[in-house]
Amino acid sequence: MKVAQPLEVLRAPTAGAAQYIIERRGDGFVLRAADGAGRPVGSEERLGAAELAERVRTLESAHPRWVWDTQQVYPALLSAGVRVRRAHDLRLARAVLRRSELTAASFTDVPLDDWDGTPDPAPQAGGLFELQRETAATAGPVDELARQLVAIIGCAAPSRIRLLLALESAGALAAAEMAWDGLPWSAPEHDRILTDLAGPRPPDGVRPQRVEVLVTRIRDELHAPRLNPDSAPDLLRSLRLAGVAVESTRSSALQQVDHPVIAPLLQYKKLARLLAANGWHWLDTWVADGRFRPDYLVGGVVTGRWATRGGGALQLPKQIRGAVVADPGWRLVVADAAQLEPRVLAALAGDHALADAGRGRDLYEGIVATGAVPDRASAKYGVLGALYGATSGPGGRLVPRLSHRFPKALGLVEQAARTGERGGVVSTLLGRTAPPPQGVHAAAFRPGIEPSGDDIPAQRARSIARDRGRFTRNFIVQGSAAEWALCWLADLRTRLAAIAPDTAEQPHLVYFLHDEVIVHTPAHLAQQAAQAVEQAAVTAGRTLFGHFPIDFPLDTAIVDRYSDAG
DNA sequence: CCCAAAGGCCAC
DNA sequence: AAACGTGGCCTTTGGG
Repeated sequence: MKVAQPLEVLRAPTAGAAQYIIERRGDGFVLRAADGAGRPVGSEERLGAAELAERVRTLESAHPRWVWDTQQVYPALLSAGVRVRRAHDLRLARAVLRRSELTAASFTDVPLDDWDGTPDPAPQAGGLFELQRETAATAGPVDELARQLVAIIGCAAPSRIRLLLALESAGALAAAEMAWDGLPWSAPEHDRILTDLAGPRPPDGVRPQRVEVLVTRIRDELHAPRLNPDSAPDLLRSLRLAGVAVESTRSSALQQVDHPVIAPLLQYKKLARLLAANGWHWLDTWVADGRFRPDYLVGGVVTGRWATRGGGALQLPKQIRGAVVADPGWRLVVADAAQLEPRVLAALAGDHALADAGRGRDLYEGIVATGAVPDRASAKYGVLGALYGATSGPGGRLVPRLSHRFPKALGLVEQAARTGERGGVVSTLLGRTAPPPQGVHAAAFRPGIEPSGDDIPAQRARSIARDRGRFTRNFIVQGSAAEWALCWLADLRTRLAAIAPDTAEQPHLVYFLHDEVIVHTPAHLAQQAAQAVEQAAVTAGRTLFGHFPIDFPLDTAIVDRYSDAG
């Protein structure tokens, strides 16, 4: 792998110690300087939160690497107004290193301990890890760092793993900062959207007026005066009694049917879902002081994507994105990477034909232009079918035509699928490795699984193998795309910090969603922030794929509210 | 009472 | 419209 220009997160410090290790101990912190090999230099300092913040502020001028569990330490710094450039997150690094096929051997003899624990800063007692923790003595951060550095240096591709860990750690910094800053959220706008759709907010336990009207219409049409439309069994029974032949109460099934109840029922489902998931109660719970503060879990998804806990931050319905409003005098830069996953696949596979199709803006139109498929919709569903492992339906049927035109790209995902079907593991570009088959599923891949006794029946084993193949097929693409996105995020974060350094009002990240970012910026810096977003995307492409000619175009908009983008 | 599964739908 | 990948989270339901 070629690294065209070093990212800030990979640079050496300008002076002083290479890195500092910080550990939370009791109600204070312990800080130690260390050399490049992680060996402590000098003695440890015990510091309170305020002292720590001042020490870090001073030492940060040399751009050292901060070695810590970001969740445990960084919030105390953020609340004191201190931010840092680079980190090595020991907990996130442990998770990657233990799994990666490049480094796993260094950890097979290391029992599960606190460094493997749940990412939750306040884990509930009684869980699986809790039991295992009691038996495993956890090494301190100095020993853990040394072990991690040995594992990295000794592996077959240190630069890939080093980059992955630097990106993961930069993500941890960004996540903590975004949680601290919060996503600008207008409660009055949110309330207006809900009121326009459902009627004014009712007392608890009462349906909003528009919803009540819909429920009454549904009950009348079905002659079911006591029907609870939220109960799938109840609803299915009533539909059938009224002569509506459906297999389930899913909206997609209902849409196939012609009956006067369908229209109000579909409206009800849409509205009830919005109110349950992102209604007034959500607003009360998750929005305070004009900010929504989701709890991001960096690397919370097996593929390396982020997850969130509480608030459903990664599934904000488009209907309520109008409530995301920039502060007065500020703007939002909203950007998403167009067709990120197929572009990443093209570069991963070295498929020049697919890369060429993506030159310019729309990759799907580029595929149409090759003559492989007749229209954009076919290109899109064919490509998604190939990434997800569709075998039938309109998407699946298009795959062979794409295979013919883009043999390298399609061949790579096919190969990943076959590895998975055999029970093997696959890895992303930077070396994040998929977990092996677990539990009963592992048995499906052992030799001699023909049905006998309590073995898994052959048909079931084949089904498990196909599921696994679709997982590994998608893993290499989704996971490598997540690496591109992390690289984009990490580089953007440092670019934004450089736009108006040492001023009170700086452009800053407020949202990250797989292939999309939102920057909240003073209005007069919006153009510069948008430029940083574009430049970071170029850097991400070059960092991950060197000189391979692949474009990662963005759809970028400078807006007052999220819903005005795209 | 708590808890997990099922059905469903939101996002990418 | 697509049944085909990764998740979170809501309500209902039924078990202990």
